[in-house]
Amino acid sequence: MSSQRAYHHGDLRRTVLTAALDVIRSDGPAALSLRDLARRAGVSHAAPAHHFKDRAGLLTAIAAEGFDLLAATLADATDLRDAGVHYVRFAMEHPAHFQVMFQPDLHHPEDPALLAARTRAGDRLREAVTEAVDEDDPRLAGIAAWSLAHGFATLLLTHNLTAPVGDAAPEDVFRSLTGMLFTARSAHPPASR
Amino acid sequence: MSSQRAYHHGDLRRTVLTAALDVIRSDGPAALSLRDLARRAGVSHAAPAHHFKDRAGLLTAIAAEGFDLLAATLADATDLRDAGVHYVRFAMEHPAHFQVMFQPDLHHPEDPALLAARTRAGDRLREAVTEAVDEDDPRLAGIAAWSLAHGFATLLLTHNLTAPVGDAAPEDVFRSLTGMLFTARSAHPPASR
DNA sequence: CCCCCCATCTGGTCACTGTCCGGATTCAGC
DNA sequence: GCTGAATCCGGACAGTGACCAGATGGGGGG
Repeated sequence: MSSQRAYHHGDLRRTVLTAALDVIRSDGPAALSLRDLARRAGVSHAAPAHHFKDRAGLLTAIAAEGFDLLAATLADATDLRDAGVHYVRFAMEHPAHFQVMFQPDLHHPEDPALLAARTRAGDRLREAVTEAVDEDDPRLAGIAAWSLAHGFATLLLTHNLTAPVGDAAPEDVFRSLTGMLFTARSAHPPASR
Repeated sequence: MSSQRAYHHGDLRRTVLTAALDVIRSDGPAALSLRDLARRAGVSHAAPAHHFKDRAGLLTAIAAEGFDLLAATLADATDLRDAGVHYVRFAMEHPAHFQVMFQPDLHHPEDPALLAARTRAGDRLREAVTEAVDEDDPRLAGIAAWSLAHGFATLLLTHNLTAPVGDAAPEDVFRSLTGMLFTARSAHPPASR
């Protein structure tokens, strides 16, 4: 009963997706192989292609799912700073999604599901920014907030901040980061002394 | 006389490197093929392997070269803000290097040349930070500056800022970004009402 | 209740890739 | 001018993505 679930697998699409996320999390997107995923799921080597068409199709589906998860997370944020914390936490909890989301050369760039999901996430981000900033042109503030959160998350995932961050919780580090930037010393450095 | 340069190519290593950078710039690291590079250089399909050992070895060499270029660029910066501008400009002028540098799953992680180059670049960054910041613990400021520049550069290269930035020069946008963050208005409750 | 349609999955094939190997060629130092 | 070593060639093998015709079986229309 266990090994082969008869002819129809039942939920092959999700099985392949989660297996792919496992591989990406541990070895990166380059190590992903459709045939290997098929082997893990116990199906024929061509079965996954029926659900995702391509290797790029699979990665596109992962990216779209990632943008939807991100949109949901950002919707829960109370504050712009909180949105940033949610952004960083999302990257830590879904590193595979995050990696794939921001490597466009792995996607089908015109995929409508991906475009829609990306737009949804972008809208949540813009909402958080316009709520917090009272300027006429919130675009710069949005770019700044997004860049800070995205850069921190990316450097974290690529193991470029292990030394400076140490064993502190990255979310707390990021919180103090926004603290020192946004509410930073008023006009000019008060200097230490 | 032109097509085959006799038996020895002369400078196959650099030829393969620049060809690889071309491919990565236009189609991403995933589209890179050692055999294709050999074809472009007009040599046997196994010739590149003699210089780089692996596919990962080629990408490791690119990453190391990138970190050295980055270190040289940062050394020319006068200011912390200027260092950030140099960082963003580097990403724009060497997108292939930049992409590969921050995808560790493509490298030989223990390669000494890569580790040394990365350390050199990190040192230049730390220098710029300690010069500009007079706090006891410049680590947070360094993380903040690096995150902002890196996030902006990454989002730029992944075409996530084309709409908001428009046709303005990205370096100028980034400059005003740092301006609005570091010298930002004093302590200010983000609450909207 | 039965039958047919169609989504799903199978098994095979082809071109391509990375990697390894032995051997050929040529450069550099003595 | 000779020899050792760096460089390059050509072949081989396993693994991969993509495509195809056909087998299977579940579910909706008759």
